[in-house]
Amino acid sequence: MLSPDRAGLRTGEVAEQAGVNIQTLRYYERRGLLAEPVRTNGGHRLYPPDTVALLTVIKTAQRLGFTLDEVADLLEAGRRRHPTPDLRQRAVDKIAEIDARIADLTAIRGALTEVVDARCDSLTNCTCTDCPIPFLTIGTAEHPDGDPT
Amino acid sequence: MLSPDRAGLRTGEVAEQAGVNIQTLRYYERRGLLAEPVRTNGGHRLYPPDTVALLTVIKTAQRLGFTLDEVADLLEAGRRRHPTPDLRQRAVDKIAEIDARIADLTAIRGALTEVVDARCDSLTNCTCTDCPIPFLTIGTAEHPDGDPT
DNA sequence: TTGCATCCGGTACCCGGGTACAGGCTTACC
DNA sequence: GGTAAGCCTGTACCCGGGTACCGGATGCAA
Repeated sequence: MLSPDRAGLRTGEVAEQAGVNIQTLRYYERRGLLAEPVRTNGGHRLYPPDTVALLTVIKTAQRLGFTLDEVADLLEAGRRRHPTPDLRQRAVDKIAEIDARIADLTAIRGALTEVVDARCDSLTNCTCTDCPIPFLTIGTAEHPDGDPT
Repeated sequence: MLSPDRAGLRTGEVAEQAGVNIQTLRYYERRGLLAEPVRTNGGHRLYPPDTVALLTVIKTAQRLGFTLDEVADLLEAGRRRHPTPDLRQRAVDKIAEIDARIADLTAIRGALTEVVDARCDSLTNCTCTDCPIPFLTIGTAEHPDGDPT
């Protein structure tokens, strides 16, 4: 039946080589990121060797800021060829998202710097002169100009 | 007993004025962010009026990147005076965290830009010349030169 | 006093990305 | 053929920050 030399990789081998948990493999399978692999007669999974590379791709995409759903979509779109909104466009969108987050973090950083510079010593009863805390309204409320949902 | 004019604010009033859900108030109480308020004879909560301001402070601190546990700590440290690691130090630490996060996002942004510039069209079977995707190893693995943990 | 809005406590559920555990079967090596 | 390591399924749990729902009790005004 299954050739004795190298019929595929077993779960543990894939997990170890890719540096992920075994449970994660099955989780990805449920989520549609990994196709269901062939099985031995006894029901054990046998993965094609490029699964390790695929996992690397998934992890990279995650690092790029894509959610698992988005990665699943991208992989799916890659398999079937007819172009859904493609990778390039998604990357462009993701860059915009990232820019927004960076801007957000930068504003927060600025506010924190104010707190440090003013030598604030309490959130509620700060004794520093010109305490900035009451004025830290960064992103608190609905932006009046357009709702960036 | 409770003076008829204004013995305190009711849950719904606080929630509305602070722009949070009623459930959130009780959640914060469980988490130690809000002290247990006095009650009416019937058991309804009556909050001191400055609770609204306190909630604003909490929300601001959250926006500054503090977790609820950290906020609870900071508020607690503010109440009892003897100085635990103080707000200022925590703000400094938080700035470092944020800087790291920004650096991370910036690296990711760079990688995404490469993907866009190269006109990649697939995560796994990209047809573009000099496809950068196989080389996107940003933060993937243990850096060989020194481990910045 | 009645009626409706509000509030009560308790519990369960949501998101995203996994991880852990129990109890049983398969595979591999000697 | 024995035995240990590895794998199977299913289910439950973790994190953080809430949110939803339930049946019952209260508050308050008319």
